[in-house]
Amino acid sequence: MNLTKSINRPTLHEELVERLRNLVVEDALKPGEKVPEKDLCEAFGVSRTPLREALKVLASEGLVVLQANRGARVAQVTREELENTFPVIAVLEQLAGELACQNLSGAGIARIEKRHDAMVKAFISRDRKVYFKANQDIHNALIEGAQNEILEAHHRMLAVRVRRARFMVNLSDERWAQAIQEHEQMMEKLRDRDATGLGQLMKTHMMNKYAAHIRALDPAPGDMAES
Amino acid sequence: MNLTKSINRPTLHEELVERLRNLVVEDALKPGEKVPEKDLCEAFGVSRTPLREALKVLASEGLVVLQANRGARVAQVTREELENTFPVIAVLEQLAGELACQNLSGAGIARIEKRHDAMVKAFISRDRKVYFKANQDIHNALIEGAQNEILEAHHRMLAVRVRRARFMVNLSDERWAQAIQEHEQMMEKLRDRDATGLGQLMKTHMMNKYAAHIRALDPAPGDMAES
DNA sequence: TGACTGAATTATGAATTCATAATTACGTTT
DNA sequence: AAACGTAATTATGAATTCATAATTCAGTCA
Repeated sequence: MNLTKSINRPTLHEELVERLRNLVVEDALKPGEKVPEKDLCEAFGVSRTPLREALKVLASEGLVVLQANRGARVAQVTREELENTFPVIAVLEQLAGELACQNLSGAGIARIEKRHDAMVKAFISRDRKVYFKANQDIHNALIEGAQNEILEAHHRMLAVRVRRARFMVNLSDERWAQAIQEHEQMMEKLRDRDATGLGQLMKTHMMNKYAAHIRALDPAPGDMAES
Repeated sequence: MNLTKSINRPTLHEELVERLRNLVVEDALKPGEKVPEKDLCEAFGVSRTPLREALKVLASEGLVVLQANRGARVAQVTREELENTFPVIAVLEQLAGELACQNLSGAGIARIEKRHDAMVKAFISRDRKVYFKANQDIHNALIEGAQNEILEAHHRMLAVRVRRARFMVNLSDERWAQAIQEHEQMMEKLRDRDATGLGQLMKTHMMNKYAAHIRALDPAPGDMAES
């Protein structure tokens, strides 16, 4: 009788980590904004202790910046940070692709195929919202398919930080079409269980996404006003 | 006048994160052992509040496991975890190698060359302690040389967890010689600034290290007693 | 003797309190 | 009115307190 992880009433601070993380990711707390302990305590109906614990965790994830005696601010996603993050995500996805080819079951591949079809449909009808969701599902499924918790954890950490940039908003038609094409190729490799092939594609897919993003938010690097 | 990060009196909990992390990494707190809040508070002369904050952070780094109402235990490094960790470190090192070739200054390369020589000397005199130190320095220098903070942060996180396994203890003479040879090749690539070459080597170097480690601690996977 | 029950003890999670740093508001001076 | 200095207010870091879950230990009964 294995009762591992049976009852789990999540501890307060864990709950708070979750909820605060969501607030940050979903942009309810804007980058640079300071995080008002008191208000959040009232909002969540908890004391400062667990909330502060949660903030420490969020800080270690890089979602929040702590300044001694000045509390917490939502971390800014600087251009430099993005530039640094994408290559790392890219190699993690590469590895994920390789491992997924080796470790995914036939049923697992089929499930991804389904999601892929849904994504293509969303592309055809130009439904951005559904597209984004399906896209994310596919990437997550591939990461999961790698069956490597460490990889998954670190990928998630990085993905969260990037997602906050909400760069998909300005997805050009060209880039969109290209992305779909890349996904088609990825599915091919996955069906063939071509590990290195899928890895390669996933890496370049991510770097292309990055390039498009940079182009989109660009008014030339380096001339952002200090305010 | 740029006064960014001038005065920084580290906050108590940050200090504690540091010190506790060291205790775990240096094996003063053994895996599986429970972390006694009270004793540590007395030892450090602080109250439970900052110590517990620190534990939450360590938990999010995976060095410690929290069980609700049962406090913290030092995380076990399971075989599965190691198996999952090494490939991730490997691809991060690969990326680091590529970036280091592009971003390191001549002086930076020279510095690494020096450390490399020191390491070889330690190998010749079979001085394990000096060797390990030099080896770690080289890897760290290459990671730093990549000049990508995100990469560095995630690499450090993973390296810490692996280092705890202290697998270098049982380094066979064959593997040791092989490792030196691999490092020689790496230096060559670095001198030539052959980015993909160095990346490739660093990846396989890490995977070889892993293989040797597995061989060393192996009495066949899967038959570790539950105790 | 050995397994079970339940009280006593201890440890933990979370709220509260306290001391101090940071910020704001106000008054003074020029 | 603008700039400075000072007092009041607020927010933060950390210690303390409190309630409760977990553990230990003694006593009971089979």
